[in-house]
Amino acid sequence: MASKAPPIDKRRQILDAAIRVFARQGFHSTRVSDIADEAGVAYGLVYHYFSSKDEVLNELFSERWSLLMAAIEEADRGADSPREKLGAVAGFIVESYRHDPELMKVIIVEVTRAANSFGRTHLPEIRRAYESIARIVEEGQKSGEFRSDIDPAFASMSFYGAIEQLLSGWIFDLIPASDTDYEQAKEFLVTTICEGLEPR
Amino acid sequence: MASKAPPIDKRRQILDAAIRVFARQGFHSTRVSDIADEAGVAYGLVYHYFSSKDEVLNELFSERWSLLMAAIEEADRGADSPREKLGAVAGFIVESYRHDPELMKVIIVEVTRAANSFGRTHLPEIRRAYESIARIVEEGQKSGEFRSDIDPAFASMSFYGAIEQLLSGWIFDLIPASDTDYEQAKEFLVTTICEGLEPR
DNA sequence: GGTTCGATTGACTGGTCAGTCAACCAACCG
DNA sequence: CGGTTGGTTGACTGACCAGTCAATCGAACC
Repeated sequence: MASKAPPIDKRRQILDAAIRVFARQGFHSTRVSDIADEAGVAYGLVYHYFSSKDEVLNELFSERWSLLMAAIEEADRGADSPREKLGAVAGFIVESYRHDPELMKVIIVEVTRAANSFGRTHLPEIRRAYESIARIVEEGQKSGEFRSDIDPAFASMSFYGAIEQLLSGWIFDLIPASDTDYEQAKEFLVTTICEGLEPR
Repeated sequence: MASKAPPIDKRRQILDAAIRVFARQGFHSTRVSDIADEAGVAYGLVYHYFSSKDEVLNELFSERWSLLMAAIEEADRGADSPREKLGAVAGFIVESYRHDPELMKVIIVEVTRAANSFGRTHLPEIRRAYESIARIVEEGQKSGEFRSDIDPAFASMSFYGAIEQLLSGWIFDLIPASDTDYEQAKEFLVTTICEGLEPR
């Protein structure tokens, strides 16, 4: 079917340009022409590959979120203890940010934390991630490795909320972001949720 | 000076209408005429009291955020243990949501979690809240009531992130929201951050 | 009953942009 | 070559809406 792929994938080029522009200016204040310019492509071509400006963001989100979902499931299958599983989830998200901060900024700022406007469409997908994390907690409770007097759904929200807040802190320069900070963050996230602030 | 206050405060009327409309449609998709209609007031009057649509949201945010800051400081002075202090902070925010969910929805969705577009202006104010919470944690560490191997700034982000994520869950119907849920949430928030998920 | 002045009205304008579309081009094919 | 197909171009349009402003209202005061 796709016997003749163009030498450069313009569609990809547009998506990558969109990441940069959305990250820089935010979704609402980027014009479609900004994306086209950044991609070095004619205005109309954006509409050849995508039906609307929204769909560009949709695509970026879906691409990334499916990876996250896969990572959570992988963590659930791969690791032994629930603590390790949570660690793997936190690790994956932190690494995602380290690897492509602009994309993660767009995902979080424009979709995940914009549940009122854009994120609304994706609420079911987002919810699924919370549920997967809750399932990990629940199993931990059944095996006795986690206490049973905290609602798993609640724990899941706390855990995910903490992660996202951290990323937001990095995104907006509220907390330092270096390689060691990333490593520490992964550890802290797990320690905090599992052991709490009070000494044992 | 203000010897003759109009029988009904139109300015307040506009602000209250804005809360409802912003909560319903989101800031970006509400027209100034929507606010005027909801307030039962002429279009132009909005501009008599506010210099722009942005300023309406500004005002709503500032009103509320200053209360939050006061509550945090009050908690810091009032309570004895750092645990109680965190409990008071969580309690205040949860109560704020219970008392006026629409306003809190607007604050969180349109400002706090919209750090890229609108919230950018208010980042310094928002940051101040994180810092106050971090200070509570720090004192707890000094007194030995909290462990010292977790960065206070990090703990603060985790705690606040968890709270906000919870509210988001209520706002978007991801988790149940009843009076008992609110009460439980306050407790869970403190227990989770202080004791962690693992049994003691 | 006239004057003043702030509150109130809503029609209008200017600018912005998402999305359309007709034309252009280049590769391949018969 | 002439023709077909699909990627590519960018000028144009229609809708939308924030913010302006000149006109009106009405209370208080002389």
